[in-house]
Amino acid sequence: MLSQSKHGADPMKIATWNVNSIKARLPNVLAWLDAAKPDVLLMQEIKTVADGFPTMEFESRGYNLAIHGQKTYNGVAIASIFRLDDVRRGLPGYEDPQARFIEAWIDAGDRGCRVASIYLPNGNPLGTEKFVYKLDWMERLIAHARKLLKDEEAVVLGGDYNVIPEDRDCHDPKAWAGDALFQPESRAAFRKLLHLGYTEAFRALHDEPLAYSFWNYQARAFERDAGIRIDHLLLSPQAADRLTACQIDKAPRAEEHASDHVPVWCSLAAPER
DNA sequence: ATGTCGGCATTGTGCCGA
Repeated sequence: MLSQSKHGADPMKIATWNVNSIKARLPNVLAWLDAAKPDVLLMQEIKTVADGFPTMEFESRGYNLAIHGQKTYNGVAIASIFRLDDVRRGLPGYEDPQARFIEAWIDAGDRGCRVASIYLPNGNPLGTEKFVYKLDWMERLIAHARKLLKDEEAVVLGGDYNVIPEDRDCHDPKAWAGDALFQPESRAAFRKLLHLGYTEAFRALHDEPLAYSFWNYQARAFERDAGIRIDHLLLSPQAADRLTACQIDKAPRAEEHASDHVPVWCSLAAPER
């Protein structure tokens, strides 16, 4: 009898991707799912209510779905090979008219974990209610993330944070100086989230600059590699201890009809026992 | 300042959001 501890279970692969409309992006998303085979895909900006989500295409590939949809704008979803349990839509205690947060337990035995798909407000332009909403939303997320740590579970908070954490995550800091994604307040709130005890998966394993997850559709940004890194996977200590890999998959951005964001994924090994 | 997308209300095009 082969023991689990000797050969081990495959690591759990968890990805996040702002797809910028699941209906418009369906062929791209399905092609990436078939090639990359993530166990879990956290999606943002699905831009549809649940009724409009192409459920069959995911289910035929073995994925279970949890959707927090909205017409026209926003909308988040979780696709998982494993059963989804304890699904929560919206940040607890926050009457948010915009669908930007969904959370679930991934029922994968000893590799189980809690995941959230997060679409943090953009916040532009500065000096408007939109930036106030962004910072307020971040405080609400911080409060919830703090509570999640109390359960001492493996937690993966993945999504489009709309925050450029550091200068090295930006092709041209000067060009983004007046943008909500690059403001000191936005970056301080992101650090506050980390300081609770979360580990940003990509920077835990990679030091290199020029690692971007978003390139504007305009001005040939991708061809010039004029990008920013705003899609992140934040891990609780129990998840961070299991982190074995994290990559930004740049290839989908070069495809026809691409999203302006690319998938970012991490692998979590089974916990030691 | 602008570029380019996607969705929508709407049938040709302009607006919003990013």
